[in-house]
Amino acid sequence: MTTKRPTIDDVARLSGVARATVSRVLNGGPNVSEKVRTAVLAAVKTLNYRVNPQARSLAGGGSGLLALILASDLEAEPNSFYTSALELGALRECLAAGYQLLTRPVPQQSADRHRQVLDLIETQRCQGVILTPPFADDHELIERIRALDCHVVAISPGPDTQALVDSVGVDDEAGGHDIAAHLISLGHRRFGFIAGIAGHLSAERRLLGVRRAMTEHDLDPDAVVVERGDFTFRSGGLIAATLLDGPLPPTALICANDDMAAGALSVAHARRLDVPGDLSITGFDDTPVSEIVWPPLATVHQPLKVMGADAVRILARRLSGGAGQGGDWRFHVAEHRVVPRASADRPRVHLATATA
Amino acid sequence: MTTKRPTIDDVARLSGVARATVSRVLNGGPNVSEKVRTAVLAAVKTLNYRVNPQARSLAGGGSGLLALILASDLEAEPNSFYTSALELGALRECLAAGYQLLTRPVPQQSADRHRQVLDLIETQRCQGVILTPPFADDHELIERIRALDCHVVAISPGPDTQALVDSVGVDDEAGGHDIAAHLISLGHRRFGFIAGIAGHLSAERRLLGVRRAMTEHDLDPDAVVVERGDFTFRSGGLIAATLLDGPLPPTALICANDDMAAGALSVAHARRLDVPGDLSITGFDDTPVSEIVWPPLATVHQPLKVMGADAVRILARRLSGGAGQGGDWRFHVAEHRVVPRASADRPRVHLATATA
DNA sequence: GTGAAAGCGCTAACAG
DNA sequence: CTGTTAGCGCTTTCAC
Repeated sequence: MTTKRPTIDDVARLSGVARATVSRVLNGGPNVSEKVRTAVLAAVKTLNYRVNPQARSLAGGGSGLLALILASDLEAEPNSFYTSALELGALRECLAAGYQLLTRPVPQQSADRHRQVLDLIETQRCQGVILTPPFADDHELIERIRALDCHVVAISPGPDTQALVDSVGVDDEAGGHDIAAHLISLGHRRFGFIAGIAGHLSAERRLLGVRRAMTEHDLDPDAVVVERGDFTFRSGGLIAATLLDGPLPPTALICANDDMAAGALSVAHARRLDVPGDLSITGFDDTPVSEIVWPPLATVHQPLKVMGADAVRILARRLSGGAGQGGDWRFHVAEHRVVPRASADRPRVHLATATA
Repeated sequence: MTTKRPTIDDVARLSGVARATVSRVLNGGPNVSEKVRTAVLAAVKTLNYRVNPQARSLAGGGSGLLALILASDLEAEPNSFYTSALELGALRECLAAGYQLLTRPVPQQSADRHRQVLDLIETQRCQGVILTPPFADDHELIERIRALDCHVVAISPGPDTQALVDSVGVDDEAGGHDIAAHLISLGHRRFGFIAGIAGHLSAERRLLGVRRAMTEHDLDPDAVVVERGDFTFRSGGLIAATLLDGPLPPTALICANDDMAAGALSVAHARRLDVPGDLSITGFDDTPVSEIVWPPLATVHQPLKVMGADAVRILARRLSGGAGQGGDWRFHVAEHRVVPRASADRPRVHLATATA
């Protein structure tokens, strides 16, 4: 049943036109009479013809390939829900838009990380790349990718990068603000903040939002103790332990992502603390992790699948729009929202110290 | 800097041989003198030449593309750790073996699921496909893929399929046996088993193993109450509630995967049961979920990343070995092992009923 | 508006 | 062992 697949010439023959005309119809080219167009389309249908992407690419029509670059580490492998959701969204949109996605985990701190990305793009002739944090903020990488005549879209880049490239993300500062405001409204006054790795600029902004919320509520901005983790479950637990052992421990732990919040939660359990009675804990992202743990995590929802799909959509528009390299980069804001769940509630023990 | 990339002709010119000879060197063909080989390789290096995969594919050299088919559902989306780990392993091995992986989520119960897979393979000219459950046991799909002259490897297929196609998986029956034996040794005598969806044959075998362990320990095989979930967190909770509400509730819940075990654990927490004191719970797979929840889940480790990598390795061997379609399919057994964690321990309340 | 012709970069016979 | 010659299926000038 390995019947030879029909080629563009078969379609041309059946519809009685030249090969070039079929090509025009297929690619929405100009100068095609409506009559011919329908005839060709009919032939395509009866033959069940589909273009050979390799041949098209060779002839100069573009490879139809997009790349998704994920930060991979020995410790924090890209098998997280965060990454998966982004990928799934991108995959679905690719299917709809007729592109293929090449997913590539790249060790975040390897010396040749740029080469790995550039090699993929060159060798496979990718037409667009989606950069996830922290690659999203690597300006040199972005420039080098562009030198390859390849479009770039960044997921959750920092403010500087937003002016440099198409990007998608939530308003992280607002997200941080909102979750902190939620905790403040519950009566919390002393906070611990578990930050992510330094290069992840958008996550850094979550802390700025937390501070703003505190200021707005006349709290001393120093009433939040900040320690840096690396986004992993393990680091969340480690940092939580440190913060809890400090003088005047916080009544609420705000974590820069769900995984670290889950780690903090485990430590709380190990210490037989009541969550949220003794300690409230919040995450960020609203990945399935936040529903799997007990009690479920209050967190900030980030529409990751939508963001992944948007990234592809942006790339597809650039590629068809013919707008080419021409500046005018936009930051596409995705909607975030606080998801209140049982891990955050009114502090029990320390109510007396509340200033409210 | 969009310098034209060097072609095979450039290499041929620089090394003073014919284009065909360069091709031979590049593809490890026979009949090449050592002298010429090194000369060509040198030219390749100085020119920083890399073959154009699209051109190679057009000319008949194979696309270098493999596909990974994942079951996607509205309820159970393929963003689980299970799927991610498999993909990550496959991705890494692809990088090493020089293949590209096309990941494709396919709605498991869509009417045209076969078409979706076959279309991808035909259109992209994939040379190999990795089928995950429940596609791994879809014999018709396997045959139709083969008709396209494409190799297949199944992840964790049932016994029948193992004779039909290359495959990778753990000994699920033994896994089920071992985790049950672990619980029995802890003193448990009454079990609940939360199974997965019916089509997932390899997961079904876990129950057979549980029954065997019970028989071996002179327990009535009916002392295990079985209910079917769908591998999701949510279903695990639902089924757990049902089992717990039955007459003579079990002291241990054996779940066919980690997600359902996490769901069961949440229900236990909601009911203020002490785990493992009042109820022991075990999972299967040893995904990160089992470490994220509290208490951590005792489970059966499955080396998913290794399995994903093995799948690619098998495909690569078939493709280079030239062995072609020629039968001789093998089931590659991956090592499983029981991972004892805090969610499973001696039953407290029901010790009196233990026969030990 | 449409057709004819010229490759894209590579592999695969087939000669030598 | 190595070179020559055909294409693979498509897009793209460039004529008409």
